[in-house]
Amino acid sequence: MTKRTTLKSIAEKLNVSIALVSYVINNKGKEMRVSDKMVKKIKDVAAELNYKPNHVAKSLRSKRQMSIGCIVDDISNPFFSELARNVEDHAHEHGYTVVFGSSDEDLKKFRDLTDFFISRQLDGILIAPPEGSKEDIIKLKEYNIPIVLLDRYYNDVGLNGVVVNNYWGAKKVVEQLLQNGLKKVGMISYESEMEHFCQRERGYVEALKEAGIKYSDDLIKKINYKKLRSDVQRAIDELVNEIKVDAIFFQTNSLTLEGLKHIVRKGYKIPDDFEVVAFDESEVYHFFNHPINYVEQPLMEMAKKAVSILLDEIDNKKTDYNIEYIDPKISCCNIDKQATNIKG
Amino acid sequence: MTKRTTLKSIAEKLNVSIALVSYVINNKGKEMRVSDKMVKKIKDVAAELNYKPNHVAKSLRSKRQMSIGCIVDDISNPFFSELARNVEDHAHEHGYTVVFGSSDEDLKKFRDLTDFFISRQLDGILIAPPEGSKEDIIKLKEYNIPIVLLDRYYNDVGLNGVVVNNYWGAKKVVEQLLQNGLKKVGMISYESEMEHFCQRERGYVEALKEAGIKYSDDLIKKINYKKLRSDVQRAIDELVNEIKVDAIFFQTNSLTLEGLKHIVRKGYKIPDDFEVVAFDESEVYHFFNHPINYVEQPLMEMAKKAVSILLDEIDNKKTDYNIEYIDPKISCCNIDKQATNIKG
DNA sequence: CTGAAAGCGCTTACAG
DNA sequence: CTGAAAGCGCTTACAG
Repeated sequence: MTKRTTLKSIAEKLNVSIALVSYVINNKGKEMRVSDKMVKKIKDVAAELNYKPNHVAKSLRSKRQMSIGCIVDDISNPFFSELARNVEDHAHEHGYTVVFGSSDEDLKKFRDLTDFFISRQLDGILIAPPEGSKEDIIKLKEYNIPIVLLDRYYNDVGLNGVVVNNYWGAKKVVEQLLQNGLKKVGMISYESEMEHFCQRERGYVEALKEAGIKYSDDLIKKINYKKLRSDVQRAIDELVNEIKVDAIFFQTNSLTLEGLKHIVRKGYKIPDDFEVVAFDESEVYHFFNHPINYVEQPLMEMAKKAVSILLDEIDNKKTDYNIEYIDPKISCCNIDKQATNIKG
Repeated sequence: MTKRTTLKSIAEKLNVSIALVSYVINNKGKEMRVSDKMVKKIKDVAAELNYKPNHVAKSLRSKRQMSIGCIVDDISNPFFSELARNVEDHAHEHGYTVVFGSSDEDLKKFRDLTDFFISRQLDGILIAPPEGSKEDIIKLKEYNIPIVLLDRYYNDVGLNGVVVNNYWGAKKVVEQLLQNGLKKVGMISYESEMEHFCQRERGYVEALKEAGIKYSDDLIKKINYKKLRSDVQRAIDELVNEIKVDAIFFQTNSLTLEGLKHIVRKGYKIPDDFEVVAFDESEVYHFFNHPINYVEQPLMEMAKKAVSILLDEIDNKKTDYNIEYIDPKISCCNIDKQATNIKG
């Protein structure tokens, strides 16, 4: 195990001070008026010895990690892995790396992750807060670590947030159904208090209301995510056979996926038996002959905005707090065309 | 901006030395024979001040980060995001965090990531090496950082690796086709020199050979991944209409996805027009009435093994190098059943 | 039972 | 143009 090259080893080899080497390596040679030959000598030796700065020492000194944390629900869910990818790209553009963690909607895991991020002195954290984490988030603020909430948010916590306008998206996609003459629209959604999910229900209810359609509670079927498969199957069967809906609005990508599987399995015909719309996109829409309308979340825009707000907080450029609402797109996808954007 | 609690602030508050606080916080109170009252006093103040250790300082001193890096092709590809999730889980079990990076098969990005990981003094790196990175990987070894290759590997680089037995998986899944009486099997694969991809071609060719079926080069259609869509469309049309194959074997999940889209779009019927088998799984298989056989990569096992080998290297418990081949499963999936395992 | 001191690798005022 | 020195927050032999 040979030791890694340090500033000291370069300095010793050249019989100069560590400080001098530090200046040159950090390209402060000019302003410190280091002689050109010295600059060259030091750079040559650094290259020859394959010097890589020890970032740990650097950040202990500078208090800057150039790293941010990002807590998502589950990195293997396509929504979050796409989001993560965009976060990664934008952070890298600014010289920051991202450490990801999956909370699995588990408060214990969530706390472990935040503790971990605090310990590592990360410069800031992007958080998609799990259900019931409001108190934790408020406590986190005591550490004065910059935080931006992403995808989900809590009101009155005094934090910046970047979220999709869930209400607007849900309302629009349901309105389209109604404009096409459908009357009885059911919804399948998670049993969850999470604000971004509730907004989707509100958008749906409001669309019905504005169209003068009677809404009743049995139109929304609640799914327990631990019984995802069986609950979704029952919900669809009830909506179709008992309530006799014209259309079903799925609240999330996981509900839609499970729902579409059941629809194909049972031989329900879209759109003959009923129409389907969904929040979020999925590759599987491409396998239906009938186009499926869905609410497309602008992941790149969300990631970009969240990262840049976080970096502004880190640089103390942003001191006020607010929620950025991003309007989703209503898109349409089927096998014949690439997903096409109907309304921006 | 209030300062965060440090050992020093606790020590000052109690008028004791920093060393003493350090011992207590690290639960070395017993072996250092610190008095019980002192332990309690220190722990109380630490809790009251909400002390979180500064991991950066700790690791500068201890040379241990308790973090590993993981370079994948693209974290938003389902194969890698699932793999990443499993890596994350197993690393966390052992108290390690994981920093992910996507190389996009781009050598420049790959080098940036490795430089980055070296700088951060990560304890080890899990790498799915991109095409053409062999020299880079060899150079990496100079830094004496533990490395385990994952999913893909290079021979003769003197590194541990965990890979699926691609040859075996491809051979088996094609053999099943042949056993079912199909004779003319085409393959769609990437133009790539990557060993794990080549193995899949070899397995396919070998299966044909052993069954006494004549193989000719025009049975394998090569896809340029920058022209994924159009190349795949043309390849399928040629195999079906000109070569008149009975079946198509897709080499990767992305090829399969694109291929299945084209199949549905063009109205080809599976299995009437031809049969389809694939390497890797996908949610979309659930949307076909006819069951699709595929090679299932045991991601959890791969991740677990790779992480534990890496941790052994980090602890100097492992000093010899070899490649672990993991046999994939041949599975079958369609709408009616959950994926079922046909052969283990 | 507790403390003083060195050192991890780096940066940065300050001095000359 | 270059160097000596302090300090980031922590750990750990060593001394008493």
